[in-house]
Amino acid sequence: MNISTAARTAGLPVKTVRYYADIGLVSAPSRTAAGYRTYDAGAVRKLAFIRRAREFGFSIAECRELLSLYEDQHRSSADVRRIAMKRLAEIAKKRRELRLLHDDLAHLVDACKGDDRPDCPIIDGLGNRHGGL
Amino acid sequence: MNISTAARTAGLPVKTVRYYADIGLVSAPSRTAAGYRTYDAGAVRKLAFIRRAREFGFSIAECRELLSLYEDQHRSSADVRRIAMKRLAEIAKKRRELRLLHDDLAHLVDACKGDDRPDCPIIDGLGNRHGGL
DNA sequence: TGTAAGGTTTCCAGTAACTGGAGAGTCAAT
DNA sequence: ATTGACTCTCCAGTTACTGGAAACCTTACA
Repeated sequence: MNISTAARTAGLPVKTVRYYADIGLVSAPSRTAAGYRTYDAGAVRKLAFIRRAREFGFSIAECRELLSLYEDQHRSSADVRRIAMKRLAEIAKKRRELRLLHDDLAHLVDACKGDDRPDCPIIDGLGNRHGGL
Repeated sequence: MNISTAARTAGLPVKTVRYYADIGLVSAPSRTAAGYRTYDAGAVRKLAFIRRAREFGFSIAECRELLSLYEDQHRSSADVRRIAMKRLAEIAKKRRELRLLHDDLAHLVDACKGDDRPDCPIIDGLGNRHGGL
């Protein structure tokens, strides 16, 4: 499997697939005689794992940590659970924030009629709401 | 008002406040005789506006755009609305994704009992679920 | 008045996680 | 044979900061 097929299958840009091997997040793939990288299902599976973990909010460093657990059968699943739990709390927090932002922006857009008034409430809202200032 | 007070009031790190002036996102603040930056309520308000816009998912470039609208009374509020609407759709999308990730990770954490089994379902879940592969 | 703590300055370097582009080689099909 | 798509390496740039060093300023306290 060539890099573009592997990348597409894993749901990642080609550049990113190369990058992950460059930084040693995944092991360097084997090459054809011409020097093309080749990927098997296992490699793609690992890339997809990383993509998903990244989408879950895991940093590359944490992906590395998870992959080491993934590869070292001696590590306990409690380790993984602890890491995931921490992430979970962060995701929940981000969700709450995002909901607030969404509701607020929606409200402001709603109030801003889209006409040519120069005193758009979106701008005032961004500046004033939520007690920053 | 010194930079740390301004930064605290606006809800930004000091470094970031300096940075925003460095890149010309806000105008350079006036200085004391000793060279200390001084901020007034207007400057802080603008910084808070930027912080909030950033939290709303606006990039620095978009903040610049919004600030220009903010400062140029001749621009129509429809412009601002158009920009904000686009952002709103993106936030909604992000929220949906985040909810999926949250539910999924929660489910996996729940299934992973935290004992020492080496076959933690979190890892299989990250690798397998959601049809990436 | 001395001094110690803490705030501020500039500058330069580094971070995360890619992303873009040049220039050259390779493969598949017409 | 040549076109077009794909791949290679390498290096540079991106975004939005963040960290650290070395020096200067301010304030409080003894």
